[in-house]
Amino acid sequence: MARKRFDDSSCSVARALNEVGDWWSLLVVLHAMYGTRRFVDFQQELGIARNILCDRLARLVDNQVLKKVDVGEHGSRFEYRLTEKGRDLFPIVIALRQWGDKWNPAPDQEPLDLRDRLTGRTIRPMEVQDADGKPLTVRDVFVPEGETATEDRLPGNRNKAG
Amino acid sequence: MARKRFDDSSCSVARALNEVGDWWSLLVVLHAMYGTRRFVDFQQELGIARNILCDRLARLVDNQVLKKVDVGEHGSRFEYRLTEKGRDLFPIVIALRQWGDKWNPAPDQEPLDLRDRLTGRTIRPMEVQDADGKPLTVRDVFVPEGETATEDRLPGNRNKAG
DNA sequence: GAATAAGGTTGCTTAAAGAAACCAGATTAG
DNA sequence: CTAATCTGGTTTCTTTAAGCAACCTTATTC
Repeated sequence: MARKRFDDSSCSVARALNEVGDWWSLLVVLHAMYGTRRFVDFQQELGIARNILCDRLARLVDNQVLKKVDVGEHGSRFEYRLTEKGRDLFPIVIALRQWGDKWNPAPDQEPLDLRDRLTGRTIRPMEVQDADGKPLTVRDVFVPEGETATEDRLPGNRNKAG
Repeated sequence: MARKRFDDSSCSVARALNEVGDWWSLLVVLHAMYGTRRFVDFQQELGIARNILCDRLARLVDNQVLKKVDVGEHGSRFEYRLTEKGRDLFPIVIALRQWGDKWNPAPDQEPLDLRDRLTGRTIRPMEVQDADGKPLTVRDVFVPEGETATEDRLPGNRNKAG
């Protein structure tokens, strides 16, 4: 497969994808948000090959998305917990989930109804917002100095792989 | 590689990742948002192998994230444009970008400064919000009926690969 | 009318994903 | 106190996809 790595890329999206942009990493993070913490539980819930899970967990720990915590008195019992960096993937996971629910709804499953614990009210759809909270589309937006946005565009750097 | 597909998965995150969860697809979408529309431009900007680009574009068209438009009078000149479904990935791309800027800032690059065209003001960080726009973390949130949220958890279905 | 550009396709090589077996240290069951 | 089991892996092998480069066809340009 010879997958490319973009550690050096000047594009932050490429750098983000480098850490959580493969098939399994984000699903591992998702399940960590669901509460999963143990190797075997990830393995069973995800149906992932054990060697691949090892690799993904190690990489997520390396990238400080998860931390490996030794529970159990004499070692040999570990938990993988989200770090702040990992928890900060929450908006991405939710945005993905809402996108999936909206555009590929499962016939037998109602969409995610996630609620605020305090008020009990449903969360709102993720959206890009201006400073006042007004929703913005890709067409409403531009990058200062020089480049300007036109229809369906979002100007950014034009470097390779970014 | 024998990558798994999750078309049948009951998890909408897995279904979303099925469409845009590989290395290249989301970068293609990102560049489409940057304004790229032509095969050769994607190829050069991304540095992607041409057969892989073919495959990804075809899949994105199949999944109705992009549409292939025949421009040029006698055929043989095409553009790939975002559909509404594709444009709807905007929050995901921005969330990824902000996460990358926050946690893996490039030393030589200032973070994305995306602005509202009308007001000229910088967009706000993506966040999960309650109905009133109050920001919520993974700990502030629960799923109704039965399951409840505890620290670092986000309850959801416990199905395989979900 | 030859050269170049656009948009691919084909064939080969390399590397990663998947499956299953194996393994060692801790815990529990009998 | 020994055997079975659980946990968290590692190893080996096979399959499949990514990367590369060459090639190909249909416009358009020179």
